[in-house]
Amino acid sequence: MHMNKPEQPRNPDGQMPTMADVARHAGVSSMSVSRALKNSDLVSQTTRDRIFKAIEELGYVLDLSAGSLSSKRTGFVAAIVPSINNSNFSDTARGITDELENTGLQLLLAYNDYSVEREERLIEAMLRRRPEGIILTGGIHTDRARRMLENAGIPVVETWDLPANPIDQVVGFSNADAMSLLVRTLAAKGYRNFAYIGGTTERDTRGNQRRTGFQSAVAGLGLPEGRVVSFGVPPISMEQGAQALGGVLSQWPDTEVVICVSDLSAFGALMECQRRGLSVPKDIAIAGFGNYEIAACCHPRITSVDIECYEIGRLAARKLFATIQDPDHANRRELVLTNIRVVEREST
Amino acid sequence: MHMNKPEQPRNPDGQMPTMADVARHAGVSSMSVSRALKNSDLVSQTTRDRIFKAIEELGYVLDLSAGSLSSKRTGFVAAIVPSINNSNFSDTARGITDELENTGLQLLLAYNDYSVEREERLIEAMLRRRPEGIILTGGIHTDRARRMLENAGIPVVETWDLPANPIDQVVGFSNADAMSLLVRTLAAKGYRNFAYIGGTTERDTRGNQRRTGFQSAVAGLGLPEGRVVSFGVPPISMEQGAQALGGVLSQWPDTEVVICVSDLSAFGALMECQRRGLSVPKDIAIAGFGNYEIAACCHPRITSVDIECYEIGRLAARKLFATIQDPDHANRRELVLTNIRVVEREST
DNA sequence: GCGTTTCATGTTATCGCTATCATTAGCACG
DNA sequence: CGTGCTAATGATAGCGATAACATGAAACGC
Repeated sequence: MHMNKPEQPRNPDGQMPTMADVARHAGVSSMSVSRALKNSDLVSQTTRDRIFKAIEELGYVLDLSAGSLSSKRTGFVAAIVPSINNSNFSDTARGITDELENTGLQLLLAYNDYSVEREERLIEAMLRRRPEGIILTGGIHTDRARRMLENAGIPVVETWDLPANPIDQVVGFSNADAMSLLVRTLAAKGYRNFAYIGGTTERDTRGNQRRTGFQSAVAGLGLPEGRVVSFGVPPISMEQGAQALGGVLSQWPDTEVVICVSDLSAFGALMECQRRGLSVPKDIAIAGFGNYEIAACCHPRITSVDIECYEIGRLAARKLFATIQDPDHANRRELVLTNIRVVEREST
Repeated sequence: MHMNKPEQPRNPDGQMPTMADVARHAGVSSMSVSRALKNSDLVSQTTRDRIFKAIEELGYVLDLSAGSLSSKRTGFVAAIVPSINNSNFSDTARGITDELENTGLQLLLAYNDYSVEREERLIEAMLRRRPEGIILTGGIHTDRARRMLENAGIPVVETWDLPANPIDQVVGFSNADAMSLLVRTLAAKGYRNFAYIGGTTERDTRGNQRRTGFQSAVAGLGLPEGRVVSFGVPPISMEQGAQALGGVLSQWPDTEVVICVSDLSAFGALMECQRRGLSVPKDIAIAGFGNYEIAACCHPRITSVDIECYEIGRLAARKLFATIQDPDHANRRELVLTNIRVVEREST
């Protein structure tokens, strides 16, 4: 059985109470209420107390959207990530949120399913909310999206990549270099026959850059040509990694090490090895990318590349906030390169 | 080297262009611009074309926050989940977003780190944006949060739980019943010595309900008293699951089956078994909760309880949207019970 | 042909807040 | 005791859009 909804606070007109109602109730002007709510020190303690008592009694909640109209500050920051279900990206989103805490800025988060067309639509939808800054994943956007961003007059941070032609600010790393570093590290351990498992489509630009980095590193080291298995659209799941491992083994049985576009597919491949009775890394070695929790926790633990996803979020938000506060900030355009680090574990 | 930022579109005053600028440029009134942008069929094709040409030329982007002031509709829906990095909850968030697509409503998402105090602060921050509805996780809130929600005059959906005293609408399931179902399913297979691994604190209310469900089910079946290992604050990680397994084995070596508060800790426990050379399920059986991707993909695959997280999000958003459109909707208060289902796999 | 619709558009008045400037009171000081 | 200062508060005028109503023109019916 449900209770009846209690009476909501109403002003004499039957509307939700406004700041004017609070002001009247407290016997002050609405400017004083506004100041008190903003913690301005231009309100005396007695007045402030009276105001908060009135707020409490009326159940008043400040309306920011009304305020932002006149103050020209919405208090929003927008961010778009490829997927919210991938813990690498949700780590970045968490970094952004955490860094924004206590700045008075609120995050407007969206995901584009790895599609630049969806990104374009999201950018337009977000710009309509007049964010004070925007954080994007990757450096590839539609022409119209680019134009909208350039016109918006707000700082933009592109992350997770080093765009050839940045819109504004960048906090990221080279996916190709990171993958190349992984290949070189493994080659130094003596592996020679490399295979790569990654997504098919052109949608996942970071995945493609990793593949490119893989191939050029293998070629650069004079190793046998890298074998590449592509499949499915991102996000590449564990299950797809398992299937792709089968493809690798049937096409190139002499493969010594398999590198996967992410730890999730690497884990799927590892499990498939266990099902087939293959010993990792004795029969075949496996490495992933992204240093997900699972890579550090499974058995054997998986060699991966750590890319400080959370830190990317924090740095991007910090840079954005600094620019919002001081648009002419001297180091504004300085590119922030985040760390990449190969984490060697038992799987290789 | 960076390119210079191109000139941003400006109106004669040097400000970003407004609807009035567009109207002037197109030689119409701003009402016609407003109508054209809302796809109202009250604008002729020729006028519409002229307006969109002007919008294009000026690089104008509609300002929703200005519009919502007069229309009294912000186009926002708020949602709070415990964590954005837990794929169960991000599935729910994804379900909400997907369902909201094409409704013209945008999601304002936040996470409270399993803390009702943080939830209270977030609720206040979100209500200041005047969302048209709000979706919460769980049925336990601070008194002040409850009061604010009741006063807000918007539909509220509590999810992932069956609150004893719902604020408004509910889309959820009984965590205790779900866990109880799992215990009974396993007991039917012959297991008798049950242990439970879960979080310590009072923060994760759903985790606590699962533990309660575990204990009462074990007691109800007349089995040996359930052994409960508690540790750490949520989110309970894979690593913590591994450590807790050690605790179970050392305290109660005759344990036949270990049930974990989530698949993540179950996976950690499973890996710990492998490290110790224990065969699962022969030496010890393991079950989880939440049916994460990993449970279906690891080896052996883990028995779990599927709780349709994505569907919870979709249903909650659908219910919210229906109520927003028709606040007097007949079935408004009807409770939506989502499905729970035990997925038996090789680990038990 | 004239009243009556219907459609397309314009005019006006807010929406709830804050920027800005004005005002008042209190106080120190020579 | 008047001058100049500061602290606290108020009055006014928008911010940029939309709701509601008003208007004018074309279309329609008999």
